[in-house]
Amino acid sequence: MLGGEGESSTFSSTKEAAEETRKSPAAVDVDDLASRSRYSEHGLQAADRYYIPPTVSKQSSDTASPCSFIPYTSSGAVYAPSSAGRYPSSLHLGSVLPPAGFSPPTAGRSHFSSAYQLGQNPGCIYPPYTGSGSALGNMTLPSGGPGLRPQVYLCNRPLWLKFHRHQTEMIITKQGRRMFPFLSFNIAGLSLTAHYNVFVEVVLADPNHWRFQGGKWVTCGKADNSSQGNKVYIHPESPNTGAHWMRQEISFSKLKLTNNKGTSHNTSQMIVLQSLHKYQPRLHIVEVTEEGVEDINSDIKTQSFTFPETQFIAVTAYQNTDITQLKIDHNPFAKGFRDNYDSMYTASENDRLTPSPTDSPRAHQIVPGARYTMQPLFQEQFVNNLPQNRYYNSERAVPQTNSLLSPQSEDGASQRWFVTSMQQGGNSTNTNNKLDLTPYETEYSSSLLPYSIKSLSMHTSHALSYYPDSPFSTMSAGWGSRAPYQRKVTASLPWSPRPSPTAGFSEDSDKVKPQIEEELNGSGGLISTWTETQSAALSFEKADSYALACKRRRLSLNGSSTADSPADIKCEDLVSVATNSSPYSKENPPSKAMAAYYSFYTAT
DNA sequence: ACGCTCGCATCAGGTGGGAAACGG
DNA sequence: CCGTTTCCCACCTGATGCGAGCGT
Repeated sequence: MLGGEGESSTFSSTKEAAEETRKSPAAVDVDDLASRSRYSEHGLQAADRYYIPPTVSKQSSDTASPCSFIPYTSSGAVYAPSSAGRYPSSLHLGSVLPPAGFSPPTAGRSHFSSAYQLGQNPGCIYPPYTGSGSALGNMTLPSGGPGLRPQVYLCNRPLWLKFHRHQTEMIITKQGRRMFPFLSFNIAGLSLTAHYNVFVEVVLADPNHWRFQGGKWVTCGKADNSSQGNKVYIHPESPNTGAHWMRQEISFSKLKLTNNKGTSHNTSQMIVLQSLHKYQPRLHIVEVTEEGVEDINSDIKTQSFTFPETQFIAVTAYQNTDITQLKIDHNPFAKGFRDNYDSMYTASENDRLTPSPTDSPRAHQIVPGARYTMQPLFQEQFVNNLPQNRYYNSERAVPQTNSLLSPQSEDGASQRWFVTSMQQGGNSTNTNNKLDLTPYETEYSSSLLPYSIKSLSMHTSHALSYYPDSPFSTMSAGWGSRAPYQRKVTASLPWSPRPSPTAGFSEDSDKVKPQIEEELNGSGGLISTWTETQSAALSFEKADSYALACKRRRLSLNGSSTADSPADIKCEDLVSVATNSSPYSKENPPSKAMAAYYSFYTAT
């Protein structure tokens, strides 16, 4: 269900292909139904956490299903043909058309249209939870190259989930305000030598105007669909090679949100939104020529990815105090607003889910010398358990009054989140699916093992120091000097070709490929380990009481909220565990681990 | 002499809070 | 009147520049 345009927004490679793959909205593939039934109970959950091979996961874009936002690459193209006819169409709008009366905003693409003629892209993806599934097309491989299927990982998904549970809010100001959490992705499956432009588009997530009333977000009339202004933020390093994009985390931390439609400066860094409207960011990867222009001669080449947990409501002032507290506690720039900061963090800052930038070095310290010793699985636990133990100990005891979503343990879902593109027919369903955490989390344990699908987390070397738990860091580490790479880019010329700083990268990458293949059938160990750790993680009754703790801090400044943490797990202990069980030992280099990572998905 | 690393200081810019201003 | 937006504030981060120290 994705609504609109393309939610799935992906350009079909060819008209023929588009036609072949396009399906009537109502035409739900039988297989889709079958797959749906398969995951009917846990599917979402599963989807929430795992990558399901497209070939296996043909699903309807049923919005109700959490799986919907999984990257099924449907055959249908997602972007409707532009007026210019650049993208052959296949926007299967049929299944995703916006509700009557609401026409998606089209403004804001001007600066961008020259390069990407999104054409009819409505710029919105609602209706989100219609559940009527837009038909998913048959799954097809992306055109990234023979056998290449781009996959995108939302690096800081656990954090996004925390916010999402309370309905994320993003401040918009005239001068522009950065997003927090910000979008950060890792991409895999691109052609190493091909050039791509990577950009984020923010589209309306639903046709409603929202208001915070009675401690909840409620709809309040129709959205103003006449919004104008830029809706796209092109990554400043675009265009660049696939090797470059896959080498490091792709951070959109500089992306700013504004409500100033008339802003003329920094338009390339600002996305214009309207207050009290719900938006859904989408990641687009477009193959281009070295000059940064779309390669018309090449096959398809646009991949779009949507992560429902990144939906947010634009506001000019925070409405939900839970969100405010989450921002304060996780955004290093807001440290000054933290109550009891000393007592909270001096003892074990490492416990934080989202370390401050300055914490990064320490993160390395706690894992002495071993850049790869913090195995993914360990990290998973580290991330999932410590914070809860320390801060989320009593949420269940106190009812929340102003959260849209009931407090739940999203941490269980914090595993690496991979999404394949919706290209080629992607179903656009994923865009609007709201993350239904409830089923997922309540059935987490049951859904976990039955499918045996593991999400592997990988320790990151912190391209983004805020989020040290990025999975790809190890991979990149294996590929070379990823962390140190800090090429300065001039944001003024987003389309100018930029040399890839990854000299020698291709070599390494090429080495990785064989390894990946090699590991396809040998990830048993990892899987096994994963299962064990997950089970352990499940044993924690750590429903996220974060909000509660925050509230308590706000109500009582005596710091009591930080004193009731149950048995704190010492970092040293965890390190020890990690060291002993980490698959990322020197004998088992990151690249290999990454290979296993991929192999896992492939094999299953 | 040269290059590199490290620590310190500076400053631009990001943060939410709160009050004032604005607008329906 | 009330909800929303704007502005200013204090606090903090992070990039940058500079100089000292060290090794070659």
